[in-house]
Amino acid sequence: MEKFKSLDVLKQQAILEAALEEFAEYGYDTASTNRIVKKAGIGKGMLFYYFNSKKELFHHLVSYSFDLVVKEYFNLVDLSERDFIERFKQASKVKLKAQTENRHVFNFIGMVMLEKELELPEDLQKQFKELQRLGYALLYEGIDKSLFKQEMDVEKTFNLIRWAIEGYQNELLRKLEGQKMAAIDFDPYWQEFYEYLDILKRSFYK
Amino acid sequence: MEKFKSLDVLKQQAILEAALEEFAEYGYDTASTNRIVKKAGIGKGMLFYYFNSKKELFHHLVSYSFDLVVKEYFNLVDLSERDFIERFKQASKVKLKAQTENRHVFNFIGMVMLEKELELPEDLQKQFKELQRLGYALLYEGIDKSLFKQEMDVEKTFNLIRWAIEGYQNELLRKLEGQKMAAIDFDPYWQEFYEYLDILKRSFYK
Amino acid sequence: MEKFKSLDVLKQQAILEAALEEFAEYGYDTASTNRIVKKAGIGKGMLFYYFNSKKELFHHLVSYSFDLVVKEYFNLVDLSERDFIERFKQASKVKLKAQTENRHVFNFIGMVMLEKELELPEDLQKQFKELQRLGYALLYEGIDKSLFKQEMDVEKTFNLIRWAIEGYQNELLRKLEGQKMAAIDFDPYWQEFYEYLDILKRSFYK
Amino acid sequence: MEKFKSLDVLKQQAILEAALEEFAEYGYDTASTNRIVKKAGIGKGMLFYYFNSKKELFHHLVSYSFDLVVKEYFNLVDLSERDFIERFKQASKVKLKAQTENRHVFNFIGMVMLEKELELPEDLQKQFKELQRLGYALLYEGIDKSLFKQEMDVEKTFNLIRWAIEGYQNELLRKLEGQKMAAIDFDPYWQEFYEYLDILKRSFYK
DNA sequence: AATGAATGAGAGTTCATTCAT
DNA sequence: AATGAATGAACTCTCATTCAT
Repeated sequence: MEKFKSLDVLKQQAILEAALEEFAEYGYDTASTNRIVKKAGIGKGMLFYYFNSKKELFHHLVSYSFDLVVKEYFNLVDLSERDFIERFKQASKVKLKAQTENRHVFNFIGMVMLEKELELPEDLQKQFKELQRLGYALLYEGIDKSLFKQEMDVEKTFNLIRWAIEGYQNELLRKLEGQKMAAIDFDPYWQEFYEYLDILKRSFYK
Repeated sequence: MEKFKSLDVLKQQAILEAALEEFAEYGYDTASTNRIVKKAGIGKGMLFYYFNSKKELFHHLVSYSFDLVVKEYFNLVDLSERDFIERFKQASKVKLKAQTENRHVFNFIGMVMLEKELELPEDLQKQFKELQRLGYALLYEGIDKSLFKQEMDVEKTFNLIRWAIEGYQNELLRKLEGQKMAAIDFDPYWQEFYEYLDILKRSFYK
Repeated sequence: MEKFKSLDVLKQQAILEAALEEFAEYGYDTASTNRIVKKAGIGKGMLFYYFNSKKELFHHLVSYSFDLVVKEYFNLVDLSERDFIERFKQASKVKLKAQTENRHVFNFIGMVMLEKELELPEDLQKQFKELQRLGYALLYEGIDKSLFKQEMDVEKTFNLIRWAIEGYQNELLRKLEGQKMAAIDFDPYWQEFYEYLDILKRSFYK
Repeated sequence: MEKFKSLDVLKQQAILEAALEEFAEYGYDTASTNRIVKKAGIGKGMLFYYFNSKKELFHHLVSYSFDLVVKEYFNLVDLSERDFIERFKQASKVKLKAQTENRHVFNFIGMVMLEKELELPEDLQKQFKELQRLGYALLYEGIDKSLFKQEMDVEKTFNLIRWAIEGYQNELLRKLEGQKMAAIDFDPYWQEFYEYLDILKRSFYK
């Protein structure tokens, strides 16, 4: 791995991008190291010189992606915002930006979440738990519960709002799939998003 | 395909089950026709005699599964119920029953929805659109919109409720993953589900 | 393995010969399944269809060779001959015939004996022990010890005679290496061999 | 090669030892130049700078080992001893000492003798013939033939004795395989060896 | 109508050797 | 004089598909 890390950064990027894309598209088993080296423009042997095995390469990508999500997404969300829905709105903006700039990474993580037989090594399990913890904190830490209608179960309400918003985002992603992120005019979608948030506020808040 | 359909029905079933299970477990690429014929108890050549190729077999399974979902799920939902959330509650029960009785089919469809590179042929695309249309009707046709708070955009509200409920169901599925469906006591989950529905009603209805 | 055994016998032979030769020549690790299928004139996949893995193929060859040695060599030695050296003389004739007719098998066994890291499975270990036992019986069972000079340690004498004879045979083999067994006129060698045996008799017998 | 020879002697030694060990353990084909450079603590390129190819390195090792055998073994045997068996006894002691002090070299030579496809270049073939000649001289030169029983073919008798003794030594080596040479108490084996020699003397001498 | 033996492309991985630095 | 990154052929093994029987 140190061999890989002492490479020219641009070449590192090329390899990571190629591998992330391949794994995201095909899943672990069906991903082909042959296609990866071709996409990355390196010789067949080098991938194994850098990473020893397909599995190690994959694990490196997982770790790299988790780190990136924390740095480019989680850490940029302002936790001083105490309104749940406003927090979500803000997080969504940050997430979209990160996702646009790191499409392969986010696709890759999506694949990782869906694969069933993954069996990550312990250190990655730990890193994953930490990611989950941070994601939870991102949404729920320091939220002002007094904004919600008195009589409701706050945790359940949180969940419903979260599921509703995530549902919107997933449906949007599915609709936009295939289009170049960069070419999309997001303004109308933000508009629509805010309308949804407005309904949620008027329904769940006092 | 007519060759397949003129088979003994039990043998057809055996082959379909074996193939559905294999594809659901491994995804399209990684699924092995070798394992399918072994599970189905037929000779290697017959699979290709019936279906010509792995791809055609897969397409037949898609079509078969879509049909089954309509017959065993969509058609059993009572469309005379005009309360959106009650309709959803009822549909959820029907769906769970269908899912329990046709585990491989529903797993298979879940896999189909997630695979990215599928490129279904036109007739299946059409069948899929029809499935979506029916699913939409199932949820929205004949709903009494007057139950919702006057001032809200009803369609958006529908969506939010749908996403929230689907979010709950997905999270539950993920939690129960790996357990034998038959062995699960669903009562507490129904209880919890009703509580969520209750919050939704109190938030979105007049 | 049943797949292999239900093959046309000539094809079986071709595959066995090719594999025995390859392993004998290169040893386990360096032997190439690619070369084997080419020599045997079968398609790349078939070897693995028959034997599943290089290792299983190798184990089958070991078992096959051990069996053959017993049938074509050990079982043909007349154990009623009680004179040690005469027994050895007779065994040598049988062995040479077997060796000439099964060159690859004997070369293969020679390789097996020399490889260090083999780790045979238990059933083959057992078969090997049995082979050793039979080989020992072949030489020593029912031998008339009274032929030897009174004062000598009979077991040690046995060993010395055995080593001397084996030494002669090995040196002869090395000398004849590369020549077609079938084309060699063995008579002068038998003549020479008898002279050696004569010296041994006159030295060790009363 | 001159490049190699102008190296620091200690570094030369390190490389030779590493390479001898690797070839002795794995044989020519399976030996890995990667492992050799790692063991020797040099960069990958240097091995090929010094020796051009794996084959040339191997040939150098052969030549080096043959030389060492002559210097550390053959030259130390006292040729004034005219009793064949006593000469052998003495040579065995010298050999054991040389073997203990140059384990890798002797293991390497053992491997070389067993490999079938070696095809040494002409100069090494010549060196090998010379080695054989010296080995022969070591055993037979200046031997007092009058010690043997009159009527026997002396050369054949020599051979028989040599094979018998070598047979003993090989069997002993096989038995001791895997044990650390340094940790073995050789006294009982020398005792046993002398007993064998005693039988030989009483059988073949007047 | 049915079998499973046969094929060869492609999978992940290792290797001796070269060459820019 | 010295490094180790880079290459691509060859390795064992799996696969969908074909075809003689």
